[in-house]
Amino acid sequence: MQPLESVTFEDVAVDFTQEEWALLDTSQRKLFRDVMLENISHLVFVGYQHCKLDVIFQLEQGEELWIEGRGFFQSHSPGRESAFKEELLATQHISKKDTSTIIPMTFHTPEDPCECNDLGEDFSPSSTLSQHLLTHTEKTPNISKQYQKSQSDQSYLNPHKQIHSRGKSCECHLCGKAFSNCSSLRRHEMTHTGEKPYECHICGNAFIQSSDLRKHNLTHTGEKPYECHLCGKAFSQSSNLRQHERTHTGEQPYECQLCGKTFSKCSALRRHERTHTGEKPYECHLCGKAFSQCSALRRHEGTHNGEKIMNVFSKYSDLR
DNA sequence: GGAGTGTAGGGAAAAGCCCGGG
DNA sequence: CCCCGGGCTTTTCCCTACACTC
Repeated sequence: MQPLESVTFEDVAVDFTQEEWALLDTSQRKLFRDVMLENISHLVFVGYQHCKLDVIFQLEQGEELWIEGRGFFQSHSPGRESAFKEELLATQHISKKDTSTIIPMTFHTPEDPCECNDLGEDFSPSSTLSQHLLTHTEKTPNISKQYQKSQSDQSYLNPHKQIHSRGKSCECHLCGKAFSNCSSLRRHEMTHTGEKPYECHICGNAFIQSSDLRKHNLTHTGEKPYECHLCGKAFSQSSNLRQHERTHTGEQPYECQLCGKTFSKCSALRRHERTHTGEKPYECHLCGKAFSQCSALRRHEGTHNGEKIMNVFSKYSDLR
């Protein structure tokens, strides 16, 4: 297997000039902060030990990031000059370390700025996402004096983990997630161990829960027990029916944080978000042109097929 | 006008995971 | 404590329609 490409912080960082910063409106500045927090969370995740929690703290507090005479990166650790940037750049090549000891986490995205998937809870700008990150990394970061001062007690070490455990007695020793009973914990632990005791005798697919296997079996039998009372359409899973029902009700619970456009399903929102990010993950292997949607690529590839057919025709006519 | 492309609506299938009740 | 059903969330793939540009 090929080693992963090294990534530098500069690859993902944007350093605005004062003029550029002034041109940004509130939402754009907020997006910038979110993206910076996202990037820093990635650094923490890959094991970067010198995570500047004071920087994170400042980002979370929404403090002014630009100071006259200095760029953004130089500005937010007064007295430490450009220590932040230097230290981040010092990492230069942040190759993916051995992450076997690092607990997998769901990254916080700009669209879902500061949400903990475990509880679905939001971290307000004034809360401590930085603390929350620690609960996932289990690492002891190089905490700045400034930050330590603001966290004079030791509660910063794992406050969010305590929240997870509140009122719950069984805690996963791998990810810290807590459950109200230990059988739930045991089942959850299978997601870490890969243990899947329920196997489909038809296709060999295995599942953690018997109910998942039953659900899967419906794909073999073709049974669709969930029927839309409005149009009669049937579905194998209730959630798929619910998804379908939104086409009748017009419900659009997924909102783009950047433009406010709403969507009936999560995947449509994700797809839409690529129009903001410019992400084009689908690339034509013939001409290299990239597309934001798989179907757009397919359609495009059809134009190459047309070219091929034309080439065949022209060759044929040459032979005559 | 037609080809190509960007974008979005929606269907279908499937899997992962958690919760609560029996 | 375990089993089970139900529910929520997410992902992937697909087809299609409409608007726009060249």
